Amino acid sequence: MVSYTEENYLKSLFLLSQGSGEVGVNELSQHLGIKMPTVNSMMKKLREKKLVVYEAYKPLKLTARGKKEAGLIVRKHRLTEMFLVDIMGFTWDKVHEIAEQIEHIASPEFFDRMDSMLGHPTVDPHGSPIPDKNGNLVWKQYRSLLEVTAGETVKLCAVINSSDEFLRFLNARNLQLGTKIKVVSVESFDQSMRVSYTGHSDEMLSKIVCEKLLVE
Amino acid sequence: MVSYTEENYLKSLFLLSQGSGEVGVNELSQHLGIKMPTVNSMMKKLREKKLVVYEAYKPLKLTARGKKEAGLIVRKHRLTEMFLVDIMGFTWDKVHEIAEQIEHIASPEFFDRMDSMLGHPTVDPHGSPIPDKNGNLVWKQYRSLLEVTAGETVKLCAVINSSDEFLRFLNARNLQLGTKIKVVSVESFDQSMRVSYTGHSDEMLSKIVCEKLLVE
DNA sequence: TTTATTTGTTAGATGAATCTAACTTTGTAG
DNA sequence: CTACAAAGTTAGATTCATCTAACAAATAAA
Ligand SMILES: [Mn+2]
Ligand SMILES: [Mn+2]
Ligand SMILES: [Mn+2]
Ligand SMILES: [Mn+2]
Repeated sequence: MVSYTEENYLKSLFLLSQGSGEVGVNELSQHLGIKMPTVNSMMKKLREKKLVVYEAYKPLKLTARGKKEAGLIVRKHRLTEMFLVDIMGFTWDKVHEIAEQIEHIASPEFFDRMDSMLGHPTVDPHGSPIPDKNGNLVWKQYRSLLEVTAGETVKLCAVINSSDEFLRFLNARNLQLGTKIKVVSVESFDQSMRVSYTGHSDEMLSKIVCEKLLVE
Repeated sequence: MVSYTEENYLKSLFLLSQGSGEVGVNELSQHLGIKMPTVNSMMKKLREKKLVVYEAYKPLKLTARGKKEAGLIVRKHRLTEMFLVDIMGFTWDKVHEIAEQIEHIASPEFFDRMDSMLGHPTVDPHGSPIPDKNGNLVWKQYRSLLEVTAGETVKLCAVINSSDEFLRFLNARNLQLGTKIKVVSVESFDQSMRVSYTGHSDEMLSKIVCEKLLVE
């Protein structure tokens, strides 16, 4: 059995492992908002449970079992977010906190039902992929908007940061998944971009913003 | 703040208080499947939090605040059950366990949404009333089927016991909420009843079963 | 009205998840 | 190649929720 708490550790480790290869105790500690010694003990416990490969001073790694468990939690999280938006009418900036709790519900049927009501979605409301029923996850290789050159038109497919603040920033500018964005010009000085898209007047987007927008 | 665990104690106390007036530590302990000394300490803690009135050897009572908290948890439980059946297509014998977990989700909007999607229902899939937004609950005064005399026709409005077993017993006989039941005859020896209703051949129902069926 | 049974309480232990303080290892900047 | 900073570990304490064993009070039976 994996406890509620352990599930959160596994999930964080899983998500941190996606991006930057190596994950350390400190990084995990920051991400969870839990002090390092606590994380340390938990890693020992998860090692006993054969969910994590842990050796003192070495980077942390999930075992195959750990990866599957974690992937399935992420699956529940993202299915939930999709359900909250598509079925229950929430906006994409209000779903994360609720999903953070519902991802721990023990009931395969519950999530299977969500999955089929949603027509087996492959991405969540922020464009992040939903792991399959074995917990496997694959990111499509999107480009960051930063890499797009002036004159190109691309489609917004995902956002990297799903904080309420960032999502509300996008809401305010009527930028949503699927929006076709034309890069009008790029300011070489600070890499900010002037973009145009239907349903809104032209916008200036800072580098910080652009690098968080994934497009194709 | 009321913890997950505390919520379950409050809810049990609330539900036990509905029926038989007096609730003791032993009864609560049985209902929760938790040993008496543990319940004892918890009562002391809930007393400190002003949710329970507790004096050694005296019966347990919720304070007004405790009653409201508990009522709101029951509300979340029953709204969830209704949501699972009406929106997600579960059958009434599969929803309790899931609701037992979801009732602890902290998100008023989540349950408000359920409530409005369901059109502000007043009863759950087992016919139990859903407390209002202040946690107030009122049972309609139904009769038990046991009190119905031969010849009368009544409508099944609620079931007292919502165990999977009992619900599957009713499923097997095609008995559901709303079914119009005609009492054909009553066996005075053991108070079993012969009943008839559309969609099924006549059935013999034991006293044990009849007393759990609420009708009007 | 004694005695036995049920109910309730106290005391003390355990395991999970957390923390702070102190120490150690690793890696980097002079 | 030291020395300092960052990252990681150990030790020990705390809080919550649980248990068992032993004792006490209230109730029901004899
Ligand atoms: Mn999320
Ligand atoms: Mn979570
Ligand atoms: Mn229920
Ligand atoms: Mn519960």
